[in-house]
Amino acid sequence: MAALTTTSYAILGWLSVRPWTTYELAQQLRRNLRFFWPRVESRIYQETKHLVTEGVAKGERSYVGRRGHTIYSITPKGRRALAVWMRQQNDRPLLEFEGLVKVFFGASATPEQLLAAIQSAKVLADEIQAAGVIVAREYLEGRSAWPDRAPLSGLIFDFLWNHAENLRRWAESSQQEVATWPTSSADKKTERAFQVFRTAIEQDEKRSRG
Amino acid sequence: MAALTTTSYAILGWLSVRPWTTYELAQQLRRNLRFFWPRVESRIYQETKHLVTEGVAKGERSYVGRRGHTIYSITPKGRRALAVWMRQQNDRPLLEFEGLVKVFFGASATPEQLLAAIQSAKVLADEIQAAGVIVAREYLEGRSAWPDRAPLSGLIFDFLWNHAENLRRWAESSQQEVATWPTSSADKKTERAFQVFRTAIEQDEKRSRG
DNA sequence: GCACGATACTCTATGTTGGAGTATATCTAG
DNA sequence: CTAGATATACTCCAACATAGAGTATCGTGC
Repeated sequence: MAALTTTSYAILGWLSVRPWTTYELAQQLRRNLRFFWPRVESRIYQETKHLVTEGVAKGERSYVGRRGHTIYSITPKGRRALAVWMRQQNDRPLLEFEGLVKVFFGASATPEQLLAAIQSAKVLADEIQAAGVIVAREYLEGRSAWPDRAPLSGLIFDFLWNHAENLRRWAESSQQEVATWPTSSADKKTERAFQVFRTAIEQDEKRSRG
Repeated sequence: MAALTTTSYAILGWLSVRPWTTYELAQQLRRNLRFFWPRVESRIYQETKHLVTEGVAKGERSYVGRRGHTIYSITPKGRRALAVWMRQQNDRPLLEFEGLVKVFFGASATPEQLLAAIQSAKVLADEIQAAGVIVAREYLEGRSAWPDRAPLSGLIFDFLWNHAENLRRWAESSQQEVATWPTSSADKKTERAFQVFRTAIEQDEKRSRG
């Protein structure tokens, strides 16, 4: 019997609110968690079944015409499992950033290719913020489906929005720098990097003193 | 024949510099890419073999006493593959953040549990910046193994350092907020969230106007 | 000479992706 | 009214990936 994963609890969390079909569950996970817990649809279909074998959810089969669907709901054991999870150690946030890998091996790339690699950060930033603006307006204009969730949503929003801001800021400033490289000198390029290093160390020292 | 993945190219990138043993490769990947392309050691051992079957690397077996080791080097086909990769589309950065999932379902958690979930961001921020300070000093004091890499390292450093700054800023401000919740009101908590939403929308509007 | 850390791997269960494949139900435009 | 598009509701598979355990040998410091 495999233990439950964060993906299991992400589904269980939704089931703790009300019963859902897997399709709806996949939709909610996609809409709400995609930027910090992305999982493909087929994984959700697998995992709902797993939740049932673990006894933390139960599925009820019904039909609309000849097409069946399963509505899942949480069991008392599921609620207890969710509470136990909340008490457990948290994994550190995990980042995978192919564009940065290309920058790392940028000696084998052209400046144009570096520009494109960096661009992938901006694309994500735009996506996050486009979604964010919609959510923010829904809350502010009282059109949100769960207005009570505003305080929690605010925390998540704060993280994601500023994550996006960092992605964008970095992308723009890095693209600007790389654009100068074809006509720049090694010294100039190195000096820019040293500037970055110095700023960071100053920040760090200020923090350890303060 | 499975296509090469970013992990393949991450290894190939190292091999484009000089030949390495898998142990050294795993070490370099860990030291240099762990914050934006983390892969377990056993994966590297698997993948070096795969690179050989794909013809992009070759392995030379030798012995120190009775213990063997394999030194991998890149082939001409490997260099071409690396160049092709550089031209290809980039995946968007990917984030997995269990702590945020717990915050999302925070209705089922205690404030202390939320505090702990948020803390996981700070732990990573400290890790990134502790590693960053060492690297920055190495470059600034001329003790770096590859001083020529400074311009590229500067770009990567800039992203990671500020990613860490955002993690820390968010963690501290969110923990401060959550700490008030046991004695706060729903209105106050919602107002804080609305403040976050409004700031974001203003930022967004300023950007689209400017 | 021995303990311990570094080097050099292998193995396995399970999680996960991404894409293809297969239906049926419902909505929308003509 | 009907055809085509879109939404709903799944299944299947190869390959990537993790985490942790397991197994050796080599080199260094005491």
